[in-house]
Amino acid sequence: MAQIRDVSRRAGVSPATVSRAFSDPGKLSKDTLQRVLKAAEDLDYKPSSLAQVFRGKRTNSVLVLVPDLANVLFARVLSGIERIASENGFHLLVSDTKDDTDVEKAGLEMVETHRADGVIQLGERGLKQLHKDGNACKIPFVHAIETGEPVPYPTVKIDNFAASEAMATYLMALGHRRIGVIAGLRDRRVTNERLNGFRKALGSFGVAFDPTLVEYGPYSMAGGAQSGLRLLSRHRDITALFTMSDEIAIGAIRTALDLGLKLPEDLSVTGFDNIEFGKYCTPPLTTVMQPAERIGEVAMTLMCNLLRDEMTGDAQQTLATELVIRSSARRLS
Amino acid sequence: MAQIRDVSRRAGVSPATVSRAFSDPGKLSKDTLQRVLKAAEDLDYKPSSLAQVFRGKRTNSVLVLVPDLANVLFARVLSGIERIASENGFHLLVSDTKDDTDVEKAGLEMVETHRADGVIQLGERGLKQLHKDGNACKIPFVHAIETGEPVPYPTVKIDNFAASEAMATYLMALGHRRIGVIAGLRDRRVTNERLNGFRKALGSFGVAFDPTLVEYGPYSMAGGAQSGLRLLSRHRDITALFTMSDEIAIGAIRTALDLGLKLPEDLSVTGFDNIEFGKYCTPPLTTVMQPAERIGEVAMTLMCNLLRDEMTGDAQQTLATELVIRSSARRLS
DNA sequence: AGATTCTATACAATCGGTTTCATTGCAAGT
DNA sequence: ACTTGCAATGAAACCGATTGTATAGAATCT
Repeated sequence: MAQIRDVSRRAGVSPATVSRAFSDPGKLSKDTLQRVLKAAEDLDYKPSSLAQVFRGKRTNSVLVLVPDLANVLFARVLSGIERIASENGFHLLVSDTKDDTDVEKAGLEMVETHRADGVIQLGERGLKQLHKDGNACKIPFVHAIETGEPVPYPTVKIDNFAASEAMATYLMALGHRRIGVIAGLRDRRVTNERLNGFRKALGSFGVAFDPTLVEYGPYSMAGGAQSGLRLLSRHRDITALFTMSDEIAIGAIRTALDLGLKLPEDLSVTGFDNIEFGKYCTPPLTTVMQPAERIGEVAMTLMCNLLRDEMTGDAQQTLATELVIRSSARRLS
Repeated sequence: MAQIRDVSRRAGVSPATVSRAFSDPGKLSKDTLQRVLKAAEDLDYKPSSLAQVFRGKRTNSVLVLVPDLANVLFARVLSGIERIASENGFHLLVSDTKDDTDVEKAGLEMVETHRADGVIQLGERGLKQLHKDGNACKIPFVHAIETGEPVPYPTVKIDNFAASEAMATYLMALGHRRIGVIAGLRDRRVTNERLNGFRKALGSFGVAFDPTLVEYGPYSMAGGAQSGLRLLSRHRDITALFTMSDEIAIGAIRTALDLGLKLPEDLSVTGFDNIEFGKYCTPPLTTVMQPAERIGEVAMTLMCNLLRDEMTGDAQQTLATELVIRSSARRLS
């Protein structure tokens, strides 16, 4: 690939002039500009972005730490991030962390070693441990889909408590009182927040919370199927299942059907996230809409502001959720 | 962040020695090595990866061109790519092309401008147009999930023709003769290959191909639902639906159910890809397993070889598919 | 005309490492 | 004692662009 020197020689000017021909053409005389552009064209010259970045100390890339790339929800968030990134001329580096602290630390080092300008982390895990170092704070960092612990960096999230409360209230309003809960992983904040929202709704209706009606497990279809089986075989009187993700719900529905239950007649099931498949389920899934793409867009927008030193708007963004009523939950008859 | 000069000063050595302390410690005396390492530790020095890359002209990053990041299949392929990349110390740049040629070209320029060492493209579209330039050939390029046109770069794919033939044969063996086809986009090679496989199977059973039984549409649930509606309302005698993706199948199933059909009693449906949701569908989806993660792994492995100039093994890889028999297709009664 | 300003361009430093080549010092060989 | 060889280290070039400063020539002013 031709370099700036080749072009400058061919045009009979200095490398500086060639550089300016691209970065600040107004500074050059018409004649010189012509010659330089012609020479660059002839040699198919493209400035080495790497050299530019090295000189300027701005990589124009942002690293995204994703706990699981194959996860539908994260994929959608990533898609939102990508849109805003490309609109603003940023490249995206992507790393699948598998919730591994070492990988996350390596990610932060990418900024320290000038491979990326900032880091967007998706999911539960924040910078807790790394934060104590103090210097980690200096890294432009945005956290998306996190769960509301007060932190000193911008975050984008939904109000899990309120959304869960709304969904549980809906279920109660339909007359359900024995509601099984298929929760996510036990140690996750998001799980606790959603559980607390659920309990709040229960309380509002004067119903006591029964811990034996809660089953914890992974946020996956397989997890939902297993937890569902345990819960349904333990409690025959359950009339509704409040689950903490659409995938869990879909797994639980499979189990319920396999157990010979009729849905939604015998059992109401609700999800969380509103992934596309929920709409095509049988029965179509009543769930909480989580604006995944939008979360990604907002996260990347915050990152742009951060990198431009224009941290204007509110840095702790809570996006609105919405109840999506379909037919997997119905009035208790 | 401390630089190499700071460390060298503190350790009382030259920058060259500090550099060697990291890249080739054996070359240094025990004493010096100790001092340098101590100084680096004290200053929390980390070599600027950017400067290293600039000097060495190897970015250790690979760009992945994904037509749609939110697509389940691509997300899984990406996940496989990521695993191999991180195992081999490569960073991943990701770009959502939306099948836009300009974005694809910009991707190739990333290599020419030294931001990436190579490009992995996912999906149908190859380098056709860019190839004529000739110079594009010099870019380390791997194409995954493509469709078998002879090309001068490594590819990873499945045998769409054979897989479709196998699935169609299975359907015929179950006694189905009036089989509706919900195809993907009309202009895609993958669509034609799968259709040809289907026709081959038909021919083997001496059944004539009826073009009116084919409906084209996007590879999505919405597309499947729409095409399904058109097909089922046009032809009441269809006993099975051969669809070209699981998403299409899931959409079509929704439509069939909404039409009041009983599945699989009244209608058999088959998918393609074996996405996880198929297992939890109602009825669980009979489909063709496409090894998405594996495709990604192989693609990235090929890229590694390419970048190491060890293009040993076969560059045109065709991975095995498998019929996944569940219950959405059954014997015609 | 001579002084002053402005314009267009060149020169050279710079970004932060790596690497080649040269140099020094010490041990082994003759 | 004098070379020879090797190990350890430093000096400086280099990667390919950008940019601050200097300068020559043209234009403007007095």
